[in-house]
Amino acid sequence: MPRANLSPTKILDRALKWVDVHGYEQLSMAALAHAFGVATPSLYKHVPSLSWIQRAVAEHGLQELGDMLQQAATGRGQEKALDHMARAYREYAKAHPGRYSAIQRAPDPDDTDLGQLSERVLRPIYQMLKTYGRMGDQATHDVRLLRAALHGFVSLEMAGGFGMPLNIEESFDHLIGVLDTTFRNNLR
Amino acid sequence: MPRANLSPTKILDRALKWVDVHGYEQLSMAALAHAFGVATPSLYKHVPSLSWIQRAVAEHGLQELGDMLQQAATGRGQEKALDHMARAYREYAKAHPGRYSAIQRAPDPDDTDLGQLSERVLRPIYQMLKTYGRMGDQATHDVRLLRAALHGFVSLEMAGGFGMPLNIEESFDHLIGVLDTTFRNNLR
DNA sequence: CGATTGTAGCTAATGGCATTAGCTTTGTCA
DNA sequence: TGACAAAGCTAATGCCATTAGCTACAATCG
Repeated sequence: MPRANLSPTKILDRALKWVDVHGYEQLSMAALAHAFGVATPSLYKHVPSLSWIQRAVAEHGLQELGDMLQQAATGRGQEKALDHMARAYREYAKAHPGRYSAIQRAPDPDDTDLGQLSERVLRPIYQMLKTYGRMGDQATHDVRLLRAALHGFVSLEMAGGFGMPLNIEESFDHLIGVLDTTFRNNLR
Repeated sequence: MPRANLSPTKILDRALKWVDVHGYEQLSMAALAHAFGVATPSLYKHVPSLSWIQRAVAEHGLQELGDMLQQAATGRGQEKALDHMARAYREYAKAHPGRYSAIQRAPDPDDTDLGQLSERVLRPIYQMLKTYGRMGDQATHDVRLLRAALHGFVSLEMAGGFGMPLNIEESFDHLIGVLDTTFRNNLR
């Protein structure tokens, strides 16, 4: 039979697509091997473990998300940066739900690489806040609020936690509006 | 050997304690059986499946969380209701991380019972918002913002997503302050 | 008080998963 | 063409959930 010609890259690529289609929790060595038409243990010739793949998916997702936010922050004029970044964040989670889920499961405190990638996600947010004149400790609290609001919204939405999908767009506009008003008028 | 005298209630109680100590993802029939000093299949004489236990844990958690919020909303004067509710929410998640995690995994749209329990969590929030004079569609958007911010904050905090734990209390105060200011001054 | 019977808990078995060991085949390069 | 490394395979281990079927205890009834 012909060889599958696997490689770490091909396996990761397939895993990235898989999680977005079938869900992060459905990712398994067995499922991936089946997708390649290959026996499960064959994957171990290219990749050390399932958790390695999971971490790689998380790393890739973090990288992509950071790039999206960076782009959204720099592209156009600063006045709409918050709006753009918030929407980019939500768009990414909707377009890549599996990768987004993967990001949420890797709180290994020893893993400094992932920590540094998280920094890359934070940097554009700090940049954006500076255009509102928010910096220092206040900016740190702002970043945490922003991350909490965005992550919470997206994760509740993905879990169907809002009940009927009615007006979810408006609710997100409202979220952005509240934060923008707060920052713009320098409240709190 | 003496009988363990199991029952659905005892199993659920043990599961509730277990998830808060060892983490929700560590919950398994094997672990529970071992905790009772009993063979794994014995549990099936009292309980139909692991997923039944997981759902029961989620239901219990939802009930408790709803009660906490209701209490926080009604107890004292209304002016501090948001503050009390937000802190009660976070306290619950910190005191019962396993139960809180369980709540986040049950997006079975067919499960109307859990949906109704979610309503019980929402009701005190709507009540509280009414004291700010926020109602109708705006209140719905507010509730979603509030849930997103609280859930996001708590879940990032639990995952260690904020990096150093420094000033997390202040950040939470900031979150509450921003929302309170927005509602109080009827911004947006 | 002893026989009956339901049931709690047991062991054995099945099937799915990740992972390891060790064999076989294939592609490449001298 | 022959040797060798890498790719893929099968077999095996050990974990899990779940099912089937056996055994022994405990409460009830004659």
